[in-house]
Amino acid sequence: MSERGRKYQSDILAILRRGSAPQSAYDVLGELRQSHPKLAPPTIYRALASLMERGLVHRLESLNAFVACQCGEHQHSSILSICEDCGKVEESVVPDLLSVLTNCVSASGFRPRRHVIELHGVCASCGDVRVPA
Amino acid sequence: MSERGRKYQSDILAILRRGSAPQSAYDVLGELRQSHPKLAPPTIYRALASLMERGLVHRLESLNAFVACQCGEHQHSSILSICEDCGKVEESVVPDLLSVLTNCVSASGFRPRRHVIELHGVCASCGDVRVPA
DNA sequence: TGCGTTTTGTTATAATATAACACTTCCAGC
DNA sequence: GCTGGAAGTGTTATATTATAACAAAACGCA
Repeated sequence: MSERGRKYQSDILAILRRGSAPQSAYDVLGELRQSHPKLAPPTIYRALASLMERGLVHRLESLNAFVACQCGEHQHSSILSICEDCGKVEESVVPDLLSVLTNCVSASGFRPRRHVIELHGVCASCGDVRVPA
Repeated sequence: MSERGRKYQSDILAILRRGSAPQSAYDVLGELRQSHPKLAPPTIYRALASLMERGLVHRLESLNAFVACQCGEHQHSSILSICEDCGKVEESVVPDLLSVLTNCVSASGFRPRRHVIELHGVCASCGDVRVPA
């Protein structure tokens, strides 16, 4: 595993942890530029790539955004649930999830190596305050 | 459901069906420009949005690309399996998948409305020709 | 026909991501 | 200490993906 981007990894992780909702690479860049005005996009993307390799950050493919991993254990199978109201993301660890999905597609002989599972919906606190239909 | 973009929907669907791998909106635009040189991006995105609403096209969030739906039945729960070798996408329909995932996250009270499930791996035909590790 | 609504066309630009290469840093081996 | 290669960083430029904004045309219907 390479170590590219390590210089700003802790700063970026702190920024992602501070925000309750996912942030885009350019959101992070904007924040970091307050202290390091000359930072350019590749620096951010390199650091995010390393953080993702290490399992400390997840990329939300359906939002083009990033969140800090919320569990102590990294390198796990997880579901990312995105609230369409408040934007917050919850991470659910499901140890055998990948094997369940593998079974679903095993008929075709496909062998998964990485998975993307993102749910869009309404989180508990936003659902509570909603007027019933 | 709006009807925006209907003018080019059948052409776009034909282009997506012709290609075995997912195509970006700009790939589609490039092909359509051969016959309609003045087409602009919003036209493509409008048509793709309508096709997706109708379940005829799926968006691959992790590739920023689009494929034609491969099943007769639309508006279903499916898994999109993307081969990292040949680029082809297989669609697996799993009727109760959404309820399984809902159970996985139900502890938190999250209520899903839409899901994104994409597997990256190696398809059967590419796996066959691989040298074992 | 005239009017509102919807769709389409067009221009411009926003937002996301990476290629390419110069420069620096680090460290192993001499 | 020097030196040379590998790894990391900085910088510029540009590629790729997507949408805002508004003008023009088509459509439906009183």
